[in-house]
Amino acid sequence: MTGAQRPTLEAVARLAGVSRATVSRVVNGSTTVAEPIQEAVRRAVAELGYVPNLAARTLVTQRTDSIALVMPEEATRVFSDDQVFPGIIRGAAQELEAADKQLVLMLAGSPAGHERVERYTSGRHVDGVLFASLHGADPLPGRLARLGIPVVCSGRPLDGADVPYVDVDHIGGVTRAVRHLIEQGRRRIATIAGPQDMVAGIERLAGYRDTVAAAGLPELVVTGDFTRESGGAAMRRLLAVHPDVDAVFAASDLMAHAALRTLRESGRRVPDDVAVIGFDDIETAAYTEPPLTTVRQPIQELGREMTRMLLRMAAGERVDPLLLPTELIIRQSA
Amino acid sequence: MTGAQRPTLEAVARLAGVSRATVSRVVNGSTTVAEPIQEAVRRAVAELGYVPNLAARTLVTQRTDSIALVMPEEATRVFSDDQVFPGIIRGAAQELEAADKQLVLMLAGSPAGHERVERYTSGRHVDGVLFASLHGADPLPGRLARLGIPVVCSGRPLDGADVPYVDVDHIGGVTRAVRHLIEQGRRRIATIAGPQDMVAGIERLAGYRDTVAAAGLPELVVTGDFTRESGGAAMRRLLAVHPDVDAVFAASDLMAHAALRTLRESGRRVPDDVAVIGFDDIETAAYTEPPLTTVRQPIQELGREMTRMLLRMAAGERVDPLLLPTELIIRQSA
DNA sequence: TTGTACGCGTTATCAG
DNA sequence: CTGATAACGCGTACAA
Repeated sequence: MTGAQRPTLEAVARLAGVSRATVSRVVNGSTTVAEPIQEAVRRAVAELGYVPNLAARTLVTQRTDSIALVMPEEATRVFSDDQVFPGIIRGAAQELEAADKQLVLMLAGSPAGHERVERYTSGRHVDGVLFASLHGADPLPGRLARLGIPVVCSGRPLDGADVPYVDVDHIGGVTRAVRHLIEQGRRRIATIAGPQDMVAGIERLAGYRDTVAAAGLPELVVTGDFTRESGGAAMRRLLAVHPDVDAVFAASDLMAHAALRTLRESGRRVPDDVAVIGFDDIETAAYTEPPLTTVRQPIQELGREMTRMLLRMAAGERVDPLLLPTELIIRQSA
Repeated sequence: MTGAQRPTLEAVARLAGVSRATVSRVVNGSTTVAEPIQEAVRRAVAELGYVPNLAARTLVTQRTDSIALVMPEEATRVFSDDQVFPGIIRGAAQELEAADKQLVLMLAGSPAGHERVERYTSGRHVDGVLFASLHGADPLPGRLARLGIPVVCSGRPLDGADVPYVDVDHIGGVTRAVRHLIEQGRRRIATIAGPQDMVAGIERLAGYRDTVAAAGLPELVVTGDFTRESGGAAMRRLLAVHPDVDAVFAASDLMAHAALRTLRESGRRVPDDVAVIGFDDIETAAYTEPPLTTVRQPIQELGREMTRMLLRMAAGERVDPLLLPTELIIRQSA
């Protein structure tokens, strides 16, 4: 059973005693076909088990009715428990559901994978491409855009390509967070920064720097990569160098979570001795010990807005970058 | 800039002063083209920014060089922290990497999504389809198989369709787990079963039933859906009805984890008062309090084997269902 | 080694 | 309202 020669439009037409064109019309729901003929065609379709060949259709319509969401990450990182990717995916899925388009997810963690994704998307296998979380100056979004393929990134592309993007207001969120610490009288405010090859990491650090500098406070910076492990290690380094720190802004909740634990292990009380603020507002933030004060970013909304932007582009509209608001959620850690 | 008329093989041929056929040969790496001509063609390709149209290529080659991994779940569940889906994805990705094929992930949580996935896959948009975690008697795998599309499921399809599958040895694993409990002298052995619309749920319960029955022990069954929340609730119901339970086999580590917590809250010591065994061996199983004894399933291996099986099918080979071994990992909870 | 010509399965245009 | 017929962009026998 190697495929049993799939039935084509031609076969259906013969069986129904009509032309290919008519079958095509029925299949695509045109109303200009006489009822009895529609009926005959439908029977033939059912009897033969006809299914339209998408490649052939795409070739003439120039559409695939599917869009790609590319995650330039390894599977393990995509599926970590910060729910950032899942949030974007859900947002995109919702919006595409309404547009009746298929979402195809692609991982591009390895160099080979990255290259394969490029072939796939630039070969017009999808009507548009969404990029979640770019690393470094990835040239792919820019290249696809130059090919005339609609592209939207989450966050401003670091290679300076003129590609539309949606992002959350990192700077605004961090600024509010650090000010909150300052208003509490904290004076030795450190940050556990995120990876500096990602916009989110860069901007959150910039927001911290500007705000402490404006207040005439010193910069205390250690760096992690958004994961729990890196957060714990960073916090230990911080304590070793600056044992007198009285507040920490961590660029992700995962890192903040680890920091909480490290601080406790070092005998410090949160928030009494050291205040901690995270970023993301992941689900577990409300259940940490103590509950985590954090900057909430509307991650699902991000996925939805990226998708809407992409659909508008695919429809030929011009679009502008969009910044989504963030919000300081005050719990007990600061 | 609405697409700027993408260059075709024809355009490249004109610019290079050769025929379309020759360009096609160069693009596809045929060695039978004179070096200087290859060079000229390559220059023309670069200058025009030519990228092959995949739809056209597919139409003639009847291949897409991509395969789908369908997850009939909502995004939230796929991205939960049991790492089952990520494991399958990683396994599949590894194996496809070697075959230089593109992996496309599709979620089919909603009915509409399910239908869209059907259109997409049955329209020959991919060379084959992998199904992870089927619910109930999903007819899709069987239908695709009947269309001659290579399909592999994780776990025997519940609708009885004759579709090749790979699964782990649930029964063997559970049997060893329950026997381990019996050998410790446990006599009131309960189970927190998984959802009964999934093979994994069904078989793990069957394994429990057979083993306790063979030992002449009573069946104590409560049911969850593999999630932590459901596990905690199930454990509470269990304690209410059978306060004298002295061992629990939970059909997932997530549920076992919640059971551990619930037992502690009820004042019972694990394993002294109640022994607990889980299933999966997720990463956190080693870090629970106390560390969780559990049945390890080679989940990444599952993804790899499914993929290898699919590739063999696509190559025209016949394949047989495959069962991967499970292993009892003894830690401290039992 | 290179070119010619046909076909892959659809949709769209245009007569009728 | 229906049916020819021409694209769509590419790979590949076959011929030269």
